[in-house]
Amino acid sequence: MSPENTPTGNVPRVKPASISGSAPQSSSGPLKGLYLRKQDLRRGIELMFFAYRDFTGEADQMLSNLGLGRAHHRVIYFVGRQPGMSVSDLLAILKITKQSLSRVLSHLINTGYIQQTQGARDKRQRLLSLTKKGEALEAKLTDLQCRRFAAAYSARGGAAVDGFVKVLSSLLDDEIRADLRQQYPDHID
Amino acid sequence: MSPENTPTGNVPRVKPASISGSAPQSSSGPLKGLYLRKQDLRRGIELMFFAYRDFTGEADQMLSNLGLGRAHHRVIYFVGRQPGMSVSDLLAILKITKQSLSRVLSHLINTGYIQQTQGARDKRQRLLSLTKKGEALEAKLTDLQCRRFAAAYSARGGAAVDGFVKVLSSLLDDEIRADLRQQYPDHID
DNA sequence: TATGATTGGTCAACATAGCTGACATAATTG
DNA sequence: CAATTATGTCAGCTATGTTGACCAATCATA
Repeated sequence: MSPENTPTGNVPRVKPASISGSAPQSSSGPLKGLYLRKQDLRRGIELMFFAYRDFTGEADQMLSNLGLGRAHHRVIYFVGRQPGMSVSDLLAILKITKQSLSRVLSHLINTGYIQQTQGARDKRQRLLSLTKKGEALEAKLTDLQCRRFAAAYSARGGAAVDGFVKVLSSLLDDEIRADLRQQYPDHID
Repeated sequence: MSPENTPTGNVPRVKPASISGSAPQSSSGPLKGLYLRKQDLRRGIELMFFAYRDFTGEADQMLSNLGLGRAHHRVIYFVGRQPGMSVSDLLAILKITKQSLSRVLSHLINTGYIQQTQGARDKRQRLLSLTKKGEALEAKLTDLQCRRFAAAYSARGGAAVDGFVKVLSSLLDDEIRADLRQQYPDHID
């Protein structure tokens, strides 16, 4: 437990501005760039790791009781968000191979969580949607995760949520950010 | 919490379309709780998924060129953060089984990224640290991720970073939050 | 000092969820 | 008709997690 981290650490490193100092950079502090110290960036890295793990943990547990995994969850989530999407739409979102998706998707179809209908305009397409059973599961899983977000959001307030959304969206690859901006026209950016 | 989208209902469904409440909830808007609409919570869920994937993507690529994976990265990262840590310290952070860790850790030791020394106080312990080679890799990987964070942080500013950290830390399980608060005494909370 | 707990490791087997490559079928498009 | 697209399938490989069983060294203590 011996902190190798001195408060200022090994000098600025990423940005040569704003050396040392541990003055609190609360909202809109005058010292711009203080949050770019190496230790602040590392904290971001670690927060992402731990928060992602905890954020998925409860749902993972519920899924494993049903013999499903996180990959199934993603499919159920995104099909639930956009019923009638095609397989290639889903592939574009998930960015996995069709073989990987196939395994998971077939299982969800065989176990009655997802149904497919032939595309009207393009008969090759198989349009995906949740069954009743699928909708029920999606609701349970999404509620679990929404509850966690609702707790965090209301604990921290609108200004913090705004910063959270802004920073996360700036962490995205450009292409993904464009897609999301389309999904949530409010103003993600 | 209602299972279905209240604001837009599920009629349009494919695109949230923002029928009603699309008033921008910029920093500290007067309408508290507007950021708790179902669609805002879902946006949080999706941002976590996409941002985590993009955030790890570049490092994953670099690692795979070296025949390493994300699990190796985690070990290198945390040993680099806290040199001299024991195996059980690492297990507590990663929350995987010792068998899983063993596979990855032995590989890193055999390939010269990590070294171990016998504990002085407790000779059973094997205290882990990075070799020169390991330090070099850790620096490259952490720099990659820090650069992404630095870009996002400076694009959005200190107030946004503050909100980001606050919300992420509220997403954590309580036990993890306590651990992190200890690591970063500044004020994670 | 003997006993039990802790630290750490090993072997074996299994599951999930990615990947590549090759090939097939049906429908659309030029 | 030919090329492309949307989708699926078979086969096999890899990374990373899991259990369970068992072993050895060391430490703490009754």
